[in-house]
Parts: sequence; C-alpha cells; structure tokens
Amino acid sequence: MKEITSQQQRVLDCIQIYINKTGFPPTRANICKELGFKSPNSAETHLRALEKKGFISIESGTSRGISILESQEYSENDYEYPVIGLVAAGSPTLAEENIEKTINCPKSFFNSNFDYFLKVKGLSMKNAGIMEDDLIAVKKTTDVKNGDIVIARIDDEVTVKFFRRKSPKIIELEPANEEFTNIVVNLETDQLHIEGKSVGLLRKN
Amino acid sequence: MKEITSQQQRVLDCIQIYINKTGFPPTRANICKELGFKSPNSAETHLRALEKKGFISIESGTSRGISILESQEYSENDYEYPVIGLVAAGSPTLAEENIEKTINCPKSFFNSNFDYFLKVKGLSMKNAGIMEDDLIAVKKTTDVKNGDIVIARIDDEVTVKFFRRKSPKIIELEPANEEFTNIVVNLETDQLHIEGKSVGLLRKN
DNA sequence: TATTATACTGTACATACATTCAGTATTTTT
DNA sequence: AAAAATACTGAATGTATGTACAGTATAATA
Repeated sequence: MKEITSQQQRVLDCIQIYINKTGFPPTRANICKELGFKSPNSAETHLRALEKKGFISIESGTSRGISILESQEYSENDYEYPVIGLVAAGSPTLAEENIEKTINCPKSFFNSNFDYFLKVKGLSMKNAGIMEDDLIAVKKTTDVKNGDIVIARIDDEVTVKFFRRKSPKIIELEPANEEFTNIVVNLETDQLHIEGKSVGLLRKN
Repeated sequence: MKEITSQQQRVLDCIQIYINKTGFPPTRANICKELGFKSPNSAETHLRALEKKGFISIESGTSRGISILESQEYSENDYEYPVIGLVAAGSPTLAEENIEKTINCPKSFFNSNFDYFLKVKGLSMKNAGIMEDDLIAVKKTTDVKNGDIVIARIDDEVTVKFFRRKSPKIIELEPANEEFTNIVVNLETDQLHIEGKSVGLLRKN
C-alpha cells in the first residue's frame, strides 16, 4: 500500500460516503459532481491511481464496479457506542468531554438495546463479576426492578449497585463486596436519580 | 413488511451474496445468471416485488441501484463467532455439534484477535469476575504467560484457570475462588493441553 | 368467477456509464 | 534535465444496463 495523496483521499472518502449513503458505489460522473470536477476523466485517473495503490479494485467494463479494499466501512447495523468514564461526581452525560472513546459493535449485541458503555471504577460489585475497568453496557431507563444492576446518582455521586426496594419510600443500593455497605436511600429526604441499568458487560484483557 | 416468497428470498439472498462478494449490487442480468433465469425481466419483476414489500430500494434509471433495507448484512470487518459450551469433558472443538449459537461482532472487538466464545460453567473464576454463563473470548494459542487466564485441558477435562509456571516441569492452574484448590500439573507425568487463552469477556444480562 | 399476485421467456431500445484519445499544467522522482 | 506522476478539461464512443412491451401459465385472493 503506497502513500495516498490528499486529493486521492478525497476521492476515496467520496466513494465510501456514497456507498454508505446509497448502498452502491458511485459512477465517474457521480464523483465529479460530488467533488466539483468537470470531466469524468478526472475521476477516472484518480480511480486508476487508487487501484494501482491498492485502495480499491475496479471491475472493468462494469458500471459502478468499484469496491473499497481493506475497508473500515461499518455495517448499517453497527453503531459507535461511546465509552464514558465513571466519575464519582456528576451525572454520566454523553457530553463530548466525558467520552473516552467509542466502540463499534452491533446494535443487537446484548439482549436489550443500550445507549453507552460505562467504564467501572473500584471493586464494589466484584462479587457480581464486575471488575475495575470493565465496560458496562448501560440502557438509559428509570424502569428498574429489584435485583437489577443500576447506575444510580445521589446528588452528584454516581455508583453502580444492585437495586433493592425495601418499602415504597426506602431503596437500598447494595454492593457486591463484603467490604462495602448498603446505601440506604430515603426518597423523602434524599434525591435519587436512576440513570439506567446494566444490560451487559464487556471486558478487554 | 409483507411476507416474502421463497423465490423472492432466493433473489434477496442472491443480491446480498453478490454484494458481499463484489462490493456492489448485481444487475438484472447478473441475477439471471446466478439463479438461472433466461430473461432479465424475471429479475426485474422480482425486484419490483421486493421493493414493494420493503426489502430493497431501487434507484430508478441507475445501474446497480439496488440497496438492501433493514439489512442483516454484516460488514467486512464483522464475523460470526461461534459460542461453545464448556463441557467438562472433551476438547472444546469448533465442530458443529459443539456450537450453541454464533455472535456477530467486529473482528477487532477485543484488544487481540480471538477464535471463539466459550460459555463458562461454574464459579471457579468468580474472583476474576468470570461468572456462570459469561462468554470468554478465546484466542487459540499455546503461547501463554504467567497470570494469563487459560483454557486448559488435562486428558478430557477442560477448565478455565490462571496459568502459573512454578518450575520448568510444574505448572499450577489456579482458580479465582477460595472454595477451589490449585491443580498441580507435572508435565512429566500428566498431559496438559493449552487450548487457548482469554482475551476478553462478554456478559449478557 | 374475475382479479390480482407470482413466476417466468423473449425482444427491443434509450440511456447510463466506462473508457479511450487529445490536450494543458504543475510537481515529484530519477 | 528528462521522465513519470499528479491533476485536471473536453469530446467521443461502444456497450452495459434499466426498463417497457408482448406473451404464457399457475396459484392465491376477493
């Protein structure tokens, strides 16, 4: 794979974008229109160069016979899920400054849809198999049941715990680690926000 | 989305396969050749039916202007990874009878490439955050280091444990659970097979 | 029973497209 | 200093391709 020029990169991007948008590759004329060229031969020569350098293949005599090689194209069903660091203070928002990186995975990867990955700090849930730096797949919802692993926020403090409703007004957030104690929340005096619940876990080691 | 007929399904599959193979959709003539039709209009009418039922869209006047909607198409970078049940006896082979199901995920999902998912039985590694029914991403290799979580086989018994080399001839397989004891393997008297090592973990809850 | 959908063959044609040839100009490599 | 690569315009051409029209036949639906 030789070096690509900036103009050739523009053409390659144009092809990828066109495929993503339409489902099929562009013609020479399509590329010209997208990039402002006035002759189909402009596209043609760029395509030849890209083919020679191994970025694409061209099926000769075939309309739209371009395919991108070594492709980073992602499927329609995949999605770039943000990974959010579990900061002790503050709501885990999807604001850009909280996104550590993104992970590409199929939308139907876990049994339930989810909205983001939360990177775990600490070992308060270790007996539930949730270890430091594990990524919890979080579905944003307030609809949680007893025994669910929830992402809860009290004032500015965010934690991951089991959800246990003890009475209509008392909720306990239970860790899975003998070294931690239950957090008892009285809904009449304390503000409890359920940010979401865990629908899966991902660990890279 | 109305019901699809078996013949229309054949055409839809043909389109998907063609795209997977070439990178661009087929022409009417291509479909005819693949499926043995003798008139391009055979393909045409099927395409119209598929479009009417919402399976594909057709860009009129555009060569190869077919795109598959609500697509189950998987990207080039995705792969269907087999999920293998950890049966206490026998090597975890990729033979079809051992594959419980498959999971579609990007090839570069974990930090290292891997070959299959292993479904965990028992809690011998619970302190390492590996719980019953978790899926371990296994890379087939015999190149393991101290502290790696390995899939080891002694005779017909397969287990997941930490790998600890105690001396050139003694290897200990260490569980992560107080209720289990180390397995001491003397390479001179016992047959130890390292099937692979864990490069990640996936949990669906 | 009439109508619509399915499932084809076969012919024909306008146009969408790839592709070649002829130029011009700048930059990079040999 | 010559050759090759890059980066275009512009015109021309053969063919690849979508698509309409004319039939035939069977199964499903109203």
